[in-house]
Amino acid sequence: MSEATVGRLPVYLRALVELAGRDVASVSSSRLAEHVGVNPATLRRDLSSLGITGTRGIGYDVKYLLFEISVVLGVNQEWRVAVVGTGNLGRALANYQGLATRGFPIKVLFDVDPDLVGTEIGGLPVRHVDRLPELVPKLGVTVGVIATSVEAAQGVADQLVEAGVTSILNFTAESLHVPEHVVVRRVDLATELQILSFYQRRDTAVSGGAGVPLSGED
Amino acid sequence: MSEATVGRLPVYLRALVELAGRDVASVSSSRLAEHVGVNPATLRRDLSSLGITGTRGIGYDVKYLLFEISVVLGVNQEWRVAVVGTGNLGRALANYQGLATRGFPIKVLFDVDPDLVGTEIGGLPVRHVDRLPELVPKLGVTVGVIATSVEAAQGVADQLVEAGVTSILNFTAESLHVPEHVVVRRVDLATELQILSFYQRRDTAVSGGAGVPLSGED
DNA sequence: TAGATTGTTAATCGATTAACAATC
DNA sequence: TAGATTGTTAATCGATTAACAATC
Repeated sequence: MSEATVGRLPVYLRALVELAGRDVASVSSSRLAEHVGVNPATLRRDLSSLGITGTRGIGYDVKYLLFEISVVLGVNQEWRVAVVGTGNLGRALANYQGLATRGFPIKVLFDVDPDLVGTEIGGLPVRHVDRLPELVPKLGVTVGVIATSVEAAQGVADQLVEAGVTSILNFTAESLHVPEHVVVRRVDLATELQILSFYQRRDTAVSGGAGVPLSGED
Repeated sequence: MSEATVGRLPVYLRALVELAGRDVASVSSSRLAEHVGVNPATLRRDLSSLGITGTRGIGYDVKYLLFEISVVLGVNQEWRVAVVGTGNLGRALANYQGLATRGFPIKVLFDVDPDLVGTEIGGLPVRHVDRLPELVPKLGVTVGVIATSVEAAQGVADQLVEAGVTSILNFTAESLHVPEHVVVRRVDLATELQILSFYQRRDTAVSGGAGVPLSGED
């Protein structure tokens, strides 16, 4: 199954949740595809590659589709999350309800800052990162979210991996090096904006030259 | 130039900033490529497609490369940002210094909640979203960040577009519909985690049987 | 049966990369 | 000149999608 397919599954899932909520019983590939903005053939191929079948002449059963995709994505499973770094972003994540409701309950927060350690965010106490090796296995955490400074990111990743974490969501700009069996995804807000603005630049007439800016970065 | 190329530019940029910081004067495609984890031929093709040239037998001049990529990405330009929705995520964004330092200063915050309107976050007052049509053009905002509820997202997008915003970073799970000239990127944290956990499921022995998942693999 | 829609083949498109002539 | 490395051609790989036979 292609990486692109995997990326589309959550999108399909969301559309299906909505359809199920409206008590729509079945849906054609063209209707669903239009809803999520992909080509109908692509959608059918995606489903077919998951072994999910519809009914010719009819379409796909919404509930069945919803269930199957949920299973593939492991939505019914619980993935316990540790958030490392409780600056603004970490704090936002800790307070974000959307994670727990989608099967990613945050079980523990870590920081190095003595002013933060011991405080509570979203009902969870912030632990010192020194306790990471102890608490991560104990709490059954398998997903780590890194919301630290760029400088600390690789060290934290190493510790998480050492403690048994196998999935890492990296919010720093650092490219993390991890063993084969660990999966990393990076979400860098400034990078997203840079890409966004690149596409804008093509259209917009651009003002003049400003010298070399990036001496120091984030 | 391919979309994939654009996505790699910020990564190149970061590596170059580091090299420049270490006073490295020139770098070969193979060295830089290894540093960022891409194929050297891909890197050379990327640069070549931007009209950036190196010197045969020598490599690329780091400062020149840094400058050129900065120009392409518009890093020297200022992109004024409006954040709509000042819940936890919006609040985190408003406090996040990384955006302003990379050329994306947040100029205004919006919310509908009367309890939030009038409060200050990161030194900026929260405005009522009713004032969006007035304030966005006035402040020269061209980038909108949507950190509202899923339900409000499309309406906010419409308002932003109407007010002149041409780039939208969407933090909700909603697939936004916008006119051709508007660029949207979506960052959905739960989606990222779902994708992450999907890849983990493949390796991990999975508990409780729930139906046949991946009858067809590859 | 007639109409609709799947599942998949085959064509197409686009991106990656090995390989190498050009050239510093 | 000898060694190194670019810039690009051509091969390859993989993903998308039009098209249509299968079939509900």
